[in-house]
Amino acid sequence: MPLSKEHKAATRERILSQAAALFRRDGVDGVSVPALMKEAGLTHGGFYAHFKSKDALIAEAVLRSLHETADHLVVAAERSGDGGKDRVAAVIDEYVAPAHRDRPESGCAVAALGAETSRGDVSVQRAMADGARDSFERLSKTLGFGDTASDEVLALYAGMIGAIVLARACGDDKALSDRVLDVCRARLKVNFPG
Amino acid sequence: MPLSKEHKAATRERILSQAAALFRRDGVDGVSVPALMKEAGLTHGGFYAHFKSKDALIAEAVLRSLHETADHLVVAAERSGDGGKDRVAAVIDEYVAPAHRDRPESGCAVAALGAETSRGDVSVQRAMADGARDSFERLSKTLGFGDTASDEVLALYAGMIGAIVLARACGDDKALSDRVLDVCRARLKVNFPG
DNA sequence: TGTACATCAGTGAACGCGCGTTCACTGATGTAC
DNA sequence: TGTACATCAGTGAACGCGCGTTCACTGATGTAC
Repeated sequence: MPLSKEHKAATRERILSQAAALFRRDGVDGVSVPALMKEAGLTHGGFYAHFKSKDALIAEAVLRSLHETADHLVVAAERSGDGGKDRVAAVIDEYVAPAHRDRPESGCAVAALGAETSRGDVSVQRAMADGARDSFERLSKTLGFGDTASDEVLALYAGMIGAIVLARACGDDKALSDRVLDVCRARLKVNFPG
Repeated sequence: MPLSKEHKAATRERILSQAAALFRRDGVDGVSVPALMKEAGLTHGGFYAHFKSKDALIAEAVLRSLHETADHLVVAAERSGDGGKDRVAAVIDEYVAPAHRDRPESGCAVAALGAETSRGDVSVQRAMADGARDSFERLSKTLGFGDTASDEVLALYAGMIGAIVLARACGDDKALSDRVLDVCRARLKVNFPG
């Protein structure tokens, strides 16, 4: 008999969680299968015992990343109290933050990879759309905007994404980048009182 | 004597404008120097008579793209009349549009390449920051928010970028993608009355 | 005006390199007897 | 309990390929005489 199922699952999990972080940090084209496997403590050939292709891994990693970000935002919201107003502000503070801008590896996959993946394999595009839809629904519930993806959350999420993408794009001008985050954070709170 | 200066400048211009479009459409890693030169009707070796490196071309192409987008937005604003209110709405309608989402090759470089270039060469990051700063100033003037980059324009630009990035990321779900644009367009007009 | 010449934009073979993927293999493992 | 065996996760050499860049060259051009 082969090694235990638990062992294989643990290895697969190690590859997947490394991928979710590295893709967001270095881009999908910036992380090779050999580099990724090395980071997971393995050699490249073993990759295909766990994933059908690099694209299949990207799709899974994108879904996982989006779920994790939704988790973080929901936790931040719930920690802030029961009121929709405080919760929206808490989500904005969590997302539109220098810490998020500076650590894409643990941040939102739409902001980090949305442009790239929209040019990529259709399976990856589907993962991105599915993950986004799920995030919208969870946030709508948590923020008191109803049980389905609300207009409020769509607009709020887009606004937050834009703040991070623009702040990263302006990264060479630190003062401007910080200002973008400050201004957007304040404006979003005014525009989305909850 | 060699060919005329005009001839060389025209060739360089051809490469640069092709690059500005192709990079936005296919990503910086999605366009090779050979493919680009072929598109410009040349062979790859001649590239280095015009640009020091691919990164140098990317930096120039990003700057040019940002300038062009600012031009389009300023023109759309001015066409709409003299009032700040109408002008802001015109810019929002021009940017947050299916036509923009579906034609990245002639659209905003921040939305198309902002995430990628923030991981790229420092010269490219500088071009992105410089181009963005310049766009903010021009838009602030055009929209009546003063002679320097205004908080209003920073927040507005971020909001518009987020709408396009999210709509493209959700592209696999056409209905959701369209809805993102519609909702964001409407919300931005309410939040930025001009 | 006609010819010899110097220039250099553009050519295309070649460089070293890393990519995603395949494949014959190895060796640690759990099971069967 | 001890041994023989089947499994398959993981190895690492190899595949064809395209990348960014270099370089010796060619041939159309404008100038000099």
